[in-house]
Amino acid sequence: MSVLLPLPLAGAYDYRVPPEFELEEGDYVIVPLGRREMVGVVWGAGSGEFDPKRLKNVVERLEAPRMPAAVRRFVDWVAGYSMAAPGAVLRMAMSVSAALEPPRVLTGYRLVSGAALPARVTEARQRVVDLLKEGPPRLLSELAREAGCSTGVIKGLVEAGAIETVELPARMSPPVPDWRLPGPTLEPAQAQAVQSLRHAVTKGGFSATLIDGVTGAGKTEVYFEAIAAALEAGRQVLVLLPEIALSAQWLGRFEQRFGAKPAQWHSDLGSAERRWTWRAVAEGEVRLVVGARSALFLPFAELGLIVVDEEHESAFKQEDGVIYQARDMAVVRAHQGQFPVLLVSATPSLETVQNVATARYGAVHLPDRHGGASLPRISTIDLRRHPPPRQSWISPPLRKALTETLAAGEQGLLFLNRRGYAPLTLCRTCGHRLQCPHCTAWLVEHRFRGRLQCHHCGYTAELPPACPACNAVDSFAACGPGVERLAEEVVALYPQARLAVMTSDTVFSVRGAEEMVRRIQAHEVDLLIGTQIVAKGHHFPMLTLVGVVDADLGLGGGDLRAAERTYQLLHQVAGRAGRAERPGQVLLQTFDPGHPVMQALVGDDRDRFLAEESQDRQRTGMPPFGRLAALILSGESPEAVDRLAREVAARAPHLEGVTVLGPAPAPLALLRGRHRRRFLMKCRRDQAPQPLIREWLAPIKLSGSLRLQIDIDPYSFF
DNA sequence: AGCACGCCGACT
DNA sequence: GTCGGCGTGCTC
Repeated sequence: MSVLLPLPLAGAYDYRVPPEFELEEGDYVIVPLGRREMVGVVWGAGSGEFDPKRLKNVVERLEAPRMPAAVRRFVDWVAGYSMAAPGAVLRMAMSVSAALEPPRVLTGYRLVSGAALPARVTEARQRVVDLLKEGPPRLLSELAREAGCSTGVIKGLVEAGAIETVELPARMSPPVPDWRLPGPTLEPAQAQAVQSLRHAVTKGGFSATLIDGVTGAGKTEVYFEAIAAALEAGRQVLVLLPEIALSAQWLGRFEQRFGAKPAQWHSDLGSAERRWTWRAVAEGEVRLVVGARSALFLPFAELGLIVVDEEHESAFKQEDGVIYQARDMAVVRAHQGQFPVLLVSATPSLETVQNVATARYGAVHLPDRHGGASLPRISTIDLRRHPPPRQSWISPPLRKALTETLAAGEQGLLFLNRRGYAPLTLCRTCGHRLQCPHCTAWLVEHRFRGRLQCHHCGYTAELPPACPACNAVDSFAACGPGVERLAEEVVALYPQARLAVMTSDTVFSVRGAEEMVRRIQAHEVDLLIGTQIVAKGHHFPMLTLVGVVDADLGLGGGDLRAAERTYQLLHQVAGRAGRAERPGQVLLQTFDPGHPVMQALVGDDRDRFLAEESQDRQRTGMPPFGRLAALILSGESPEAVDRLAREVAARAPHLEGVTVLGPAPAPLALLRGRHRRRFLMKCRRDQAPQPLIREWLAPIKLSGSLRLQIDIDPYSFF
């Protein structure tokens, strides 16, 4: 039989099956490979292409629910579409090989009931005891981590007779979301949407539906009812969120509706939890998972609904390893499994809007429940007419609005999507620019941490005492604003105001983010400065002014989705203002108030913006009206990369309706020490790029450190 | 992805 | 003379 291994090999390998095994497709097996043994999945009957005399025997069949046919089919499809090795995709679907081992016996720790505490109760000991009073018996390492002490403290308590060990059940049963709990009272529009979605779920069969409505229109409540219907029908449910780590609020809402926390799946899950979750999904014990894009590859046997929340978010695009768009793959998974998928957004992607326009997808539109009253007034500030003073970034009109907001005892937010102090530092004497040694990128000064940082590869360095080029001392000049520099300006303008800066440098953890949100909600902060992490749906009732410091920031560069993305981001940021009884105000500082993005925001005319954007894309044959694929060649030697690029260029296909651009230095021509060149292939919608690329690259041999990466439907143009 | 083989510099 | 650096290539 053929066995697919979780390795980037060209395909499945054939193995002989000893007569005592009865294997079926989807079974997990251990097979020899070279001189080691690995877990793989029985993928089909043998291909017969490999010399039968050289076949090795399958070693063992593992006791685990076999990988469902729907998942295997999906793995093959994703591999074919993304042009990745099937084994590389399989690896995502069995990311925890340990989950296949028989469950280990685990030792839990719990309080000895009725036992007196030891004479010496240290602070650490007290924390441990308190934790055990609250919760169930826990693993040693877990308990130590939660209590913030070493395992020694717990062992000490065992010694003292206050804690005993128990054998934990092999797996704890997961809390089950209860769809019987009463749902909320719905507005008529919501109720109507719920009815049609419930019907789609119970009827089964594929459908894709956009749930479209502004923040506050009740999209989540609506899809929660669809989830309830799927759970009621005995199906499993997957909810994909763009950044699970920032969605404590979502988890709270879920628990409120379904009386239990959902199972989670994301990259920074502990290994034990990963293993447990994976296994529980495979065994059907977990009925609902909320997760990041990789959760798509979990071994659901009874999946009956996928919800993609914030479907427009580019975080759904996986950019390394197997490159795929999770939102699009979710639609494929639903199609293959014949069940509904819901795409949810206040600012849907053009791809989705187009699919709705051509009736491939359905749509439900939810009107704003507050009759539009909660929408902030958005206006532009023309920076040509109202320039900020030299070396500052807040224009007089924005400053006036800020002053008024603070005087009224309300909160303001300044949005600037740029971390650090300044995006560029240069030498006033010789013009030398501080640059990353591994990337084509400036080093960004971070004064908080007192270091220079490359935002592309993580390189950091001290700010040199003198210019590395001309040795001039005290000659560095910061160019342009980052949030830290903006904070400096705000402190100078409003020394009394309580200021908070929220960026990925100041908020590292879920807990940190929650604490920051709490402080803002408790009005312990008057003025908030933030990058895009503040854009995510938190509700700040006292926040009535949003100032976008540089609304044009995302519009530069050759990114085909620049306008769309800027619109989505600024719309989301604008939504932070005035969501309670207080009307909000949003001011966009821009050099181009006439830009369609600014016009759409000011006029609250999303549909016209999308229509114009759509016409543009249609005219230029860009997605969703055409298809793109990017080839990125990279290597340590620029000469070798250029040589390869010339060879690739020489073999580029010449076909009606197919354009190949390149080779061009990729916008980050040097990234992490690798030189990069890129090709962009544009096809008509009815022409799949994959077969063309396969044929094109078949004769190309790679040697040395040279890499050739294929990105179907590229999003990032870096 | 591993793990071998293989071909050139610093050691006993 | 060997130990070992990691470049290249194979694994049913």
